[in-house]
Amino acid sequence: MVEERQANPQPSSSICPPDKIIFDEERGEYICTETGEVIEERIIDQGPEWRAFTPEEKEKRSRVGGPLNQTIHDMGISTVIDWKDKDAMGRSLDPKRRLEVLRWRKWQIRARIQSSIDRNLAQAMNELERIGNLLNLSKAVKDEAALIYRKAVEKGLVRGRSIESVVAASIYAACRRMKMARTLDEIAQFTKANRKEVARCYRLILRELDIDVPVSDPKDYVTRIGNLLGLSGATMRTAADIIEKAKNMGLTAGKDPAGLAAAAIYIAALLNDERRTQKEIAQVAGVTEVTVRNRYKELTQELKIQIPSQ
DNA sequence: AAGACGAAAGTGGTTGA
DNA sequence: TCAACAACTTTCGTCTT
Repeated sequence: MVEERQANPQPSSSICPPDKIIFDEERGEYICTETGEVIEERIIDQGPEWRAFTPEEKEKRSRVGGPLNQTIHDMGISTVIDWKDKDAMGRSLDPKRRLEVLRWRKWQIRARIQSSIDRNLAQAMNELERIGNLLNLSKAVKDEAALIYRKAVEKGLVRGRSIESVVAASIYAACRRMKMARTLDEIAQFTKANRKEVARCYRLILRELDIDVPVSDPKDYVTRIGNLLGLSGATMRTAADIIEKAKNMGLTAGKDPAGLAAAAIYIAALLNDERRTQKEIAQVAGVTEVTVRNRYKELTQELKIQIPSQ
């Protein structure tokens, strides 16, 4: 949970001790766990309010010069070094001079490739920041996603795919690696690309970059769902226990982790007298009531959990 | 009236020929 | 590439609180 609270540097409060301040990621507020005081609300997304999908569009919408392009020495209007080994007067170059020209050419080509990668990255980072903020992701996750994306660009995986979908896939991979439970749907929701495309990119990234991703664990969803429903730590622990037991009995294979977590939460909430409706839980877990019910039935049956009747 | 339950039909993704 | 398949969703009727 700690990493979820690092989205922004913590503001200070005259009343609350710093260690009691937590970031409520759903509301975008800092709140004090002692007094309930809202310390800072409406955390501002500092990205541009416009979106650009192509370099041309970006050029048009941007109201200031691109900061990144300024750093490229020639600003895109570079001298082209001819391939001929002649000087301006048409004389052949002496061997020493030829080597020098050769070296220039090499650097020029490198610089060109470099700048195209940079342009791509600049745009991608824009997207990443936007989607990351919409998903309330912490800086650590966004950084991880950026790293993955950069590798993908360097491997040429973005060619022929939309930057957006590769960014989305990178974010998903980063979330999985950092154990931040986010479904593919949640991420794809904020992109023009559909879920299928993002999934394809994701698989490609995993394969090409050999990133190892731990199998997604229902327990990761427990904390998230629990927080969204405002459940106590004890309840979440109970839910985690239930999932642990279920895993040992082999009940979790092939099941949607979100659904499993939802059912575990439902049971745990009942056991700990913090009853939530199936509907509520299903909603925040991103599954249907029916799935919650099915998992619920399986779990209570197989684990022989007695639900105290009201 | 709202929530829980379950049956039946439909959907999208995976797997194996 | 196609069909079979398992998991999940949608929909809807019934029962319970």
